[in-house]
Amino acid sequence: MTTRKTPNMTKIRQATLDVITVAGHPLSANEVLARILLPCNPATIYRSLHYLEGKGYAHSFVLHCAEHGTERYYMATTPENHHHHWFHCEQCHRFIDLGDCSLAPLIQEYQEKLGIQVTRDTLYLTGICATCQN
Amino acid sequence: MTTRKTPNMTKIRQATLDVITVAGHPLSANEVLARILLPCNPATIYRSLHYLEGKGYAHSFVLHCAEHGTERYYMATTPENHHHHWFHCEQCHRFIDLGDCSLAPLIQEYQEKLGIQVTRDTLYLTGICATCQN
DNA sequence: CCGAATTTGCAAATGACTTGCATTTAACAA
DNA sequence: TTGTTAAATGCAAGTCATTTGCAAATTCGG
Ligand SMILES: [Mn+2]
Ligand SMILES: [Mn+2]
Ligand SMILES: [Zn+2]
Ligand SMILES: [Zn+2]
Repeated sequence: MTTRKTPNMTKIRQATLDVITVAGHPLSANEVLARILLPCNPATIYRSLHYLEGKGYAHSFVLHCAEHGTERYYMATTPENHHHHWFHCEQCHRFIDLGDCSLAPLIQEYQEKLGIQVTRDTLYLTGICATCQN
Repeated sequence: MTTRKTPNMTKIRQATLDVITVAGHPLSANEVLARILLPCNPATIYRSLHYLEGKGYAHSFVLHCAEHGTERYYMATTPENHHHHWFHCEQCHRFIDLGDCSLAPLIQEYQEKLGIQVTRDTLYLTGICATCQN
């Protein structure tokens, strides 16, 4: 058997994590690329985000917005590891934090009633934010 | 001014609607293409699904599944026009109907608290269905 | 510093979906 | 029924987020 080296938190990976942590809301790969300080290839950003998600430092969901199309958005995992849901404004494209996921009881109910094992829930709302309504 | 003709429910559009109606659960464009009886070009299926959604005969959501990737899934609008949410099994890729959307109170709460206008909610669960758990 | 394993850059590939354009179909007035 | 014309479709090329193959660069352990 070969000794396997521990994958490293490289500069780029750390910088990627810093970007999504500082942002405080979901960012697409392109947005991370635009904000990262180190010179970096797009492919590396994707790989970096995969790495972070695999390690549990980040999580993501796929959101579709008419103007930006379908993209995966990443956010840093919170210390408590609670997952949040988000509202996305179709006008200014800002995200608003809807707070901790409150679907646990609902999911539990579905699991019991249908015998399913829920691994993941995806919920997001879209519409117009307060500011954009004038 | 020119007189505009009413867009038509063509054979292909009707056949597309039939396919998603009979299925009773969300189908991707490719699945529709595989099930439609008429000879038909993929691009026409996409256009057809857009048409149906625009007319309110169908609605859709974007779902990501590790194996099938990110795709838009369409279902026929129910007579009552209630929208349902779905569970998708990551193993057998079947959908299980979770019933009418029960997020209205939650959404109402968010709208009032945050001043947002929610246009659309996307919620789906993924995991392993009862059958696939053995 | 050395050699092996991991990362990264770069370019090409992928896959869902869209679009331009020529052709076919269908609405409808004559 | 028929001619005129808008709308629908087929086909091929384009778009765009994301992935992947491979060679060069970096890093870890000794
Ligand atoms: Mn957006
Ligand atoms: Mn699937
Ligand atoms: Zn806004
Ligand atoms: Zn299953």
